[in-house]
Amino acid sequence: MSKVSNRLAFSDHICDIIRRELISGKFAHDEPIREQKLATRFGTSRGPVRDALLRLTQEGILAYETNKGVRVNSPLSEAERDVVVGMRLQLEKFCMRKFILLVTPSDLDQISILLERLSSACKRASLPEVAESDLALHRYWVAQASPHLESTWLGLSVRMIMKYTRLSKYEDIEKEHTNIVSAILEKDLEKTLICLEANII
Amino acid sequence: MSKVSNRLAFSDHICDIIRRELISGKFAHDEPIREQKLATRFGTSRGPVRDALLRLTQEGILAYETNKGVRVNSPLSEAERDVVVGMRLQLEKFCMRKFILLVTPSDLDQISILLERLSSACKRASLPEVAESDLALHRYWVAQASPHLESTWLGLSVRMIMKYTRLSKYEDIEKEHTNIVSAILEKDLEKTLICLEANII
DNA sequence: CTCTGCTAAATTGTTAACAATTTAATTTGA
DNA sequence: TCAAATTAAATTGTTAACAATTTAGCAGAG
Repeated sequence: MSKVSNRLAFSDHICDIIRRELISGKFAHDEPIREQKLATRFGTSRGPVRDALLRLTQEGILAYETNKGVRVNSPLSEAERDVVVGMRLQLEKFCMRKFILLVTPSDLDQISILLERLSSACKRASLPEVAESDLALHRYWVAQASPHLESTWLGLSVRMIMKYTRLSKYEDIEKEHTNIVSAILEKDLEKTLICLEANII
Repeated sequence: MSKVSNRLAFSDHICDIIRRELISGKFAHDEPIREQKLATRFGTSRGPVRDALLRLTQEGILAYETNKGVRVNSPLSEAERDVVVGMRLQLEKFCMRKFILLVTPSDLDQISILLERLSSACKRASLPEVAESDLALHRYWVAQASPHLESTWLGLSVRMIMKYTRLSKYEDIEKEHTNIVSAILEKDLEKTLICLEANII
């Protein structure tokens, strides 16, 4: 019954886990990542691990050097981060406009569930879960509105979140997202966009 | 002596070639890409090919489906393309501001050479070479100003260029880039940004 | 003590073989 | 003849072994 694991599932799985750990600050900047170590940890060979690391490299989280492997990328400068925030906002506002137009009752259920998960993580003050459910919520409307640009959005968001996560206040995060979702439920586009802008900074 | 070939060089090489062919429209949308075929063509095993295809997937050019392999992604909608253009412009203007501040005589030589290559390709009306040298020129100042965001920029640029390349007029392309480079040589930031905006559309 | 050069270990790069899955072709039955 | 079921081919997913390169440790000379 349960889906048999296959390479891309492995690769996806590893990719997601490593990304989550990077976001939550488990690895130091410039720390090298060893393929064999991860392969052993996940009980696979190096192949799927390489796939995952390569993808994270493309997202900009990791940096590759030939024959030296991959290491955690150094953080963005303030100015670079500002640009990334601007780009993400531009993309996500576009998606939100489209999402609100096409939103279904099922979508509303889904985002309510995702918001609940985020709230719960905030109350438990669990950084990895907050970061993950934050991204998952935003990702929902992006994926619905423009699957073609989902990977673009993910790359920007991850790089954004990597620098400041440690400083965020959980109560603020919860409040901001509650506001966004409320505005969506009211189908108030302008209000939603304003709430988005307050959240993506 | 000459650099011994290694996996990432293979992977890079394959990645660049496939990207170029995709940009110049050698493959149809939704056409599947077969690993073994490429491996045979490049005289390698499937490993490096998989690496390359995976990276192009992350860039959004290709789309992966588990156990079915990779195919050329369907094109962006008009609205999606507009958003991508906006994001790229935001990023590239940021890079240009920084680049002009720090530009060295060596940089000026380099971009002159790259511009010459682009002009030559335009005169020969060679679409693959125009697309490649166009990207190479822009890439130069992006890489100089913000290596961290180079891969982000590349993803946006490739997706942008994939849809309209066939329609571009070579004379316009040549002129626009000559204008940009001239403005850089004059170190006139405002003028440069205006020329950039006229080119990235 | 420091520096250089050598040796050994660790790590990445590549390949070929095998397993699992999907796609196609063919057979079989009504 | 057509459709479903079966078989065969093609394709991707995974692994382990080997090659090439880098890194670390160490010995000896100055």
